[in-house]
Amino acid sequence: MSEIYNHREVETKWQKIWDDEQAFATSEDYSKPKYFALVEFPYPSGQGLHVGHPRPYTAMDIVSRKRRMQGYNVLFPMGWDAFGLPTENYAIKNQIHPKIVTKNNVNRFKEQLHSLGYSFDWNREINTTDPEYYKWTQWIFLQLFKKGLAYKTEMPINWCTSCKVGLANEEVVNGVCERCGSEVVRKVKSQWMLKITEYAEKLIQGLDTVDYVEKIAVSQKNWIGKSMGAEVDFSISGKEDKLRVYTTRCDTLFGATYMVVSPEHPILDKYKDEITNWAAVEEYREQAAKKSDFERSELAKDKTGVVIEGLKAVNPINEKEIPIFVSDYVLMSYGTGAIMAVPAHDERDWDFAKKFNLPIIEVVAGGKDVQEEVYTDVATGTLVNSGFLNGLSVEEAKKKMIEYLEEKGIGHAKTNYKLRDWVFSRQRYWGEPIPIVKCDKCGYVAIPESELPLELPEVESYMPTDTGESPLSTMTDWVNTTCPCCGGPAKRETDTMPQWAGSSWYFLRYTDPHNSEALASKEALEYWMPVDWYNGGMEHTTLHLLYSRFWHRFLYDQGVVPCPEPYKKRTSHGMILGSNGEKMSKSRGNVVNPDDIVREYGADTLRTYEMFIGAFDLSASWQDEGVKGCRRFLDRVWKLQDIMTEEESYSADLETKMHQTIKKVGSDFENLKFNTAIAAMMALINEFYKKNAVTKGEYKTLLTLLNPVAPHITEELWQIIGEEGRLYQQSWPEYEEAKTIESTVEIAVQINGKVKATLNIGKDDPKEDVIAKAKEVIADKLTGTIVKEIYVPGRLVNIVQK
RNA sequence: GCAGGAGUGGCGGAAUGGCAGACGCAUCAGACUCAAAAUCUGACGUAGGUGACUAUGUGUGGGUUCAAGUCCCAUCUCCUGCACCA
Repeated sequence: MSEIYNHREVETKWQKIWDDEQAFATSEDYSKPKYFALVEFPYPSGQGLHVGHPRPYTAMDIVSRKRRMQGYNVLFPMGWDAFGLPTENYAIKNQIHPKIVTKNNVNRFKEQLHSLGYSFDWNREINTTDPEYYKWTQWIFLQLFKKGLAYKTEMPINWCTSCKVGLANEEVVNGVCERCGSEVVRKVKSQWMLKITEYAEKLIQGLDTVDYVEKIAVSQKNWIGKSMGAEVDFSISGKEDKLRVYTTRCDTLFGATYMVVSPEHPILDKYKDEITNWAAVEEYREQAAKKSDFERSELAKDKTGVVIEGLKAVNPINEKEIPIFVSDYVLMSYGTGAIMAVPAHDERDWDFAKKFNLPIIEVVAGGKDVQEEVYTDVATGTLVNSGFLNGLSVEEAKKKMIEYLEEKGIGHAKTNYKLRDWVFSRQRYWGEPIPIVKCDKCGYVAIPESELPLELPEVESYMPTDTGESPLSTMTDWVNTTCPCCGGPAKRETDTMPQWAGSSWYFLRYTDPHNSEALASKEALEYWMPVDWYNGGMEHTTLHLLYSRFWHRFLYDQGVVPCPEPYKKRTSHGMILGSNGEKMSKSRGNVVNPDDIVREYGADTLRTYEMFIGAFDLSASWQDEGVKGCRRFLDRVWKLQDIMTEEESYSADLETKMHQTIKKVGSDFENLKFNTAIAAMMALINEFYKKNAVTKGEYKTLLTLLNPVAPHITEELWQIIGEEGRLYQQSWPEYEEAKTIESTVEIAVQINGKVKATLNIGKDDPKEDVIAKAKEVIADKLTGTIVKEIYVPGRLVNIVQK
C-alpha cells in the first residue's frame, strides 16, 4: 500500500529540485524552435497574491510545459510592474520609502508564485522600477519626443481630487477615478502627451494581421472609433469666416436646417460683440463648463441650448440662411466642434429640433412621417428633396456629394477617430522621471541619452502638493540644471510617467533582460519576437494592450524591433468571483487567500481547481466543495500506484480510450478548454478503477498528460514507479488517429427522429446491414410506410415513416 | 441606444445539426466501522407506472430539417464594454 499523499512534502521537494536543476531556464540556443508565452506581470500590491492571479498563470504554465515537452525552446518569464499609486500612498502613510515597500511586496509575491510551482524563468525577472530597466523606458520616450510624438500642451485634463493626479480618458470610469473612486473634475494643466492618434489607422489595420479573440479586436476597433465622412464649410452671413463642420451624412446636406456649435467653440468669443443676446450665450456657456463630461452625457436625454442672435449661417448647397445654436450636445473634442443639424435623419438633432420648434425636412424617403419619427436607416432609404441627389441610395448620394463638394471647393472627404492623444504626465513621485529639461531659450530639450537613466532623487516627502505639482518640484537642487543645448540655466521636468509606461514594452526586455547597450539585442528580438501567445485580462483591452501595440509599432517604424505587431495571439480569462457570485473584496468578506488553499490542499489542487472551475474566458465563482473534489481526484491519481501492473503497453480494452484521451487533452489545452481536459482525465481514471488495474504504460501516459496541470504530484509518482529521469523532460504523448475510433459502437435507432432502441455494430459494417439490423430491433414499431432511411455512421439510424 | 457574450438538473458546468445533462459538487441508499469521518459501490431532470417502460424537457413564441440546446426570424432577461463621437 502506498503512503498517504503528503502534498507539503512533495511540493517543497520538487520546487527545490527544479530550482537546483534550473529546470525551466530558457535556452540561449537560437537554433531550436522557439515559443514565447506571456502573462501580464502583476502589480506587487501590499495584499499579496489574489486567488484570481493563478488562473491565467496556470493556463499559460500549462501551455509552456506542454511546449517544452514538444521540443520547443520556451520563454515564459515573470516580472513586476511596480511603479504606481498604491505603493506611493502606502509609503506616504507609513513613512517608508516606496523602494522598500516595493521590495517587500515583490518578495512576498515571488514566494507565493514559487509555492505554486510555476515554470517561470526567474533568471529573466524584471522590475519596472529598476533604473537599469527604466533607463530604456526613458529612452523610448526620448525617441517619441525626437519624432514629435511626445509634446507638451495646456489642456483641460481629468483631475482626480483624491489622488491629486491627472488621469487619461481611459482611467476615468463613470465620471470617477478608476483607482480610488473619487470625483474627477476638469483642470487646465500643462501636460505631456503622446500622439497615439497618429497611429490610429495602423492600430486598426494591425488587428487584421493577428489572432485576437473576437471581443478584444472589436473593443479596440470601437475604442479607436474610425468614421468616414466629410468636412463642409458653411459661410457666416456677411462675414469672411467659415464655420466648418464634420459629418458622416453629407448626403443629407439639403436637409440641414440649423447649425450647432459647442460651448467652447472659438467663434463665440470672436463675434462676441455682434451676438445680440451675448448675456444668455455666456450664461449657458458657464453652466456647461461647470458640468463634468459625465453629467453632460448623463443628461443626454434632455437637450439644452441657446440660439445665437445676430449671426446666421448659410447652407452652401442651397444658399438658405439658417440659425446657429450653442449646445453642449456638441463636443469641442470631436470633429470640428460644430455640426450641421439634419433633424429628419439624426436622433439628437431631431430631439433638439422638436424642443426648439425647428423645421424638419425629409431628404431620405423610406421611413415614417419625419415630423413624428426620426429616420436614420442608411441601408434602404432613397434621397428626395435633394436636387441632383434625388432617387439615389444613401451610399451613392454620399459619393456624389463628396465629388460635388470637392469640385466646388466647399468641402472634402475626411476620416475621424474617437481615439484621443494619451495624457502621459503624472504629478507624482513614484514613476519614471521624464528625461526633459525646460530652457527659457531653447524650450523643451531632451537630456542626452548618455545621461540615462535619469534616476529618481531621494525626497523628504512624497506628498503631492496642493498646487498639483509633483513632489519632485520641491527638490530645487535636482530641478535646477543646465540646458544640454545652450548650457544656460534650465529646469527639469518634475512630472513622472504614468504606470502604463513600463508595461508598454516589458515583453521586449524579457528577450534580453541584462543588456546594457540596448533595450534588447537585435538577435534576441529577431529570435523571440513576436510573443506567440499572450493571455491577460479583458480590462486591459483599451489601456495596456492598445498602448503597448502603439509603442511597439512605433519602435518597428524606427527599426528597433523586427515585427509590426508585438502579440501574435491574445486571449483573455474570466474573473474569479466570491462564492456569492460577487467580486471578491474585503468589505464583502468573500476573499479567498491562495496561501490557505496551498497549505491545506496543495498547489496542485489549487491549480487543478482553477482550471476545472469553468470555461476559461467566463467568470466563475469560488466553491470550497469544488476544491475538495479536485483534491479527491489527485488522491485517486496517487492511489493508482497500488493497482499498477508492470506492462509497458496499453491494455487491449483501454487502448482506444487512451488514444482518445491523449487527443482530447492535447487539443483542449490548445483551445483553453482546461475544464474538459481535466474531465477527460477524470473519466480515464474512472475506467482504471472500474477494472481495478492500470498498466504502467497507461499510468505513465496519464502522468504526462496531467503534468502541466499538477506538476508536483505527477513528478513524484514518476519517481515512485521507478522511471528514470524527470517527467518534465519527457516527450508529450503521441496518439494514432486510427486508434481513437472504437471497433464496435452503440448507435441509436430512431423512428421519425425519436430514439426507440440502441444497437451495437462494428465500425466497418456496411450501411445496408446496419439499416437491416436496425429495422429488426424496432420491427414491432414499424407500422407505417417507410419514406426515408438515414444512416449517420457511428451515430444513428433514423427511419422516417408515415 | 450601440457592440460583444450568456440563458441547459438542487449547484458548477458538458455536448463538429445526430442518443441532452460528460466530468465534478451536493443529496440519497448500500458496503466498511462499536460509531463517525475518510474510502468504496450504486441511484440521481420532471410527470406517470410495481416494472421492462411511456410522456415530457435546454428563457419565450414561430420557422427550416429525417433530426435543433446547436441554424433562421421575433421576443424577454442577465452580464461585459462603449456611449450626445455628428
